[in-house]
Amino acid sequence: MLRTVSARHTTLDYAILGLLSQEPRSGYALRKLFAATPMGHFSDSPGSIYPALARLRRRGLVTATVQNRRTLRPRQVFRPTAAGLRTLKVWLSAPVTREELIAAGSDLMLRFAFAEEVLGPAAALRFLQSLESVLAAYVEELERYYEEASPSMPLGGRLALRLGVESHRTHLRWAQEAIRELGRVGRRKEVV
Amino acid sequence: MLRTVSARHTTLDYAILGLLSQEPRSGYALRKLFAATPMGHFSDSPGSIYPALARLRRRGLVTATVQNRRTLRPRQVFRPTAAGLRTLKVWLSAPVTREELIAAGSDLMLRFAFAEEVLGPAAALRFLQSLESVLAAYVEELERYYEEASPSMPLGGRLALRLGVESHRTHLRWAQEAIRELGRVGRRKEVV
DNA sequence: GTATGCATGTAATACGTTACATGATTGT
DNA sequence: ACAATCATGTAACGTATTACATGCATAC
Repeated sequence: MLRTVSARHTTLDYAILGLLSQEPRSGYALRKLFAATPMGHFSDSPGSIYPALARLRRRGLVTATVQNRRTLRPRQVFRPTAAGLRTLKVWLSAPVTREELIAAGSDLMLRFAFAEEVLGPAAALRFLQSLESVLAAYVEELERYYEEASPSMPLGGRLALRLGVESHRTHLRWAQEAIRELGRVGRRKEVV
Repeated sequence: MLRTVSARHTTLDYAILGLLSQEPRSGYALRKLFAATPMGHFSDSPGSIYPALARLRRRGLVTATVQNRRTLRPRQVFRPTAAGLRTLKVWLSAPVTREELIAAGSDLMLRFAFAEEVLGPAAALRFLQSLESVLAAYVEELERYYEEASPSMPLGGRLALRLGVESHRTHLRWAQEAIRELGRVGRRKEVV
């Protein structure tokens, strides 16, 4: 029986495979990457990355070569195997489904919607104001990062980052428009 | 000692609390809601909802009143307790943080970025085309839902839904622009 | 000599997913 | 009579989060 390895992998697994396909890296290097770049947000905690690397190795998708044998804590550099690259490519080639699209769901909007309902327009307005200030700061941060990093990025990465900027800008515009709209409702209530 | 109940709750917990604050519902009613409306995507599977209701009850945030006592499978209707409403309001009142903002991270863009790098522009183009078609269909679906449902929605919900529509429209525009850009690169490679 | 960064990991816990399972009620 | 829908749950499994833990190298 041809033991089709159909283990399901997490997004973190694929993110790691992709990064290792660029160049071999250590677990620590991956942590730094997740901490420093606006990559879809993966936790940079050791409790997620080292177990992920361990299971990728178990599944034969990456190999580790040890450096600094002498010391007690050797540095391990990981690289994808042929099977690992194949797995990555299968994932990358699969067509987009509706489910995936929706999975990028918004936590914050849930809060906003209920805030207006449960706490009223004033609280919803406060929510939007804190959202707007965080968004404005983050958009600026992303734009700075884009200016600085995009020239040295591959086309795909650059485009993906641009969507990140665009999305947050849309979100920001929406927040400002929503603030105006809530303001109108508030005034109307005052007047009536 | 005043036992501050600082148990952390999941987004699903808060979603359920919010929905129960609108009106008392059964677990099954919640499942139907998650299945039918474009709510940030929560699983409609019993394996997530019933355990969530059970722990909310354990924590004293909801109570259950049983209907149809006679039958073997009674119907339980849940409603938030005073503590539950308080918990919900604390969550709704908290200011937005940078971390939350980023948590709405994009899975698909990771795939796209690596696809271009690992598989090349042709595969990235195929990815974008499948993305575009799914996006276009979903945007239309959302717009239909908006037209139909928004008149009977509270302002907060309506605004949140509008952001959903706007975001996906931005995403769609980006995909179309990215397709054009990848096309230019492809042609340039052919020519040179 | 002390703090910070490099570098690796484990343990406890809880949550979500998938699959399994039961049985009542309603419609055809 | 049969199918679909109502309605509720459990069990196995894997994974993420948090906190804990070790120890070297370098800079101040």
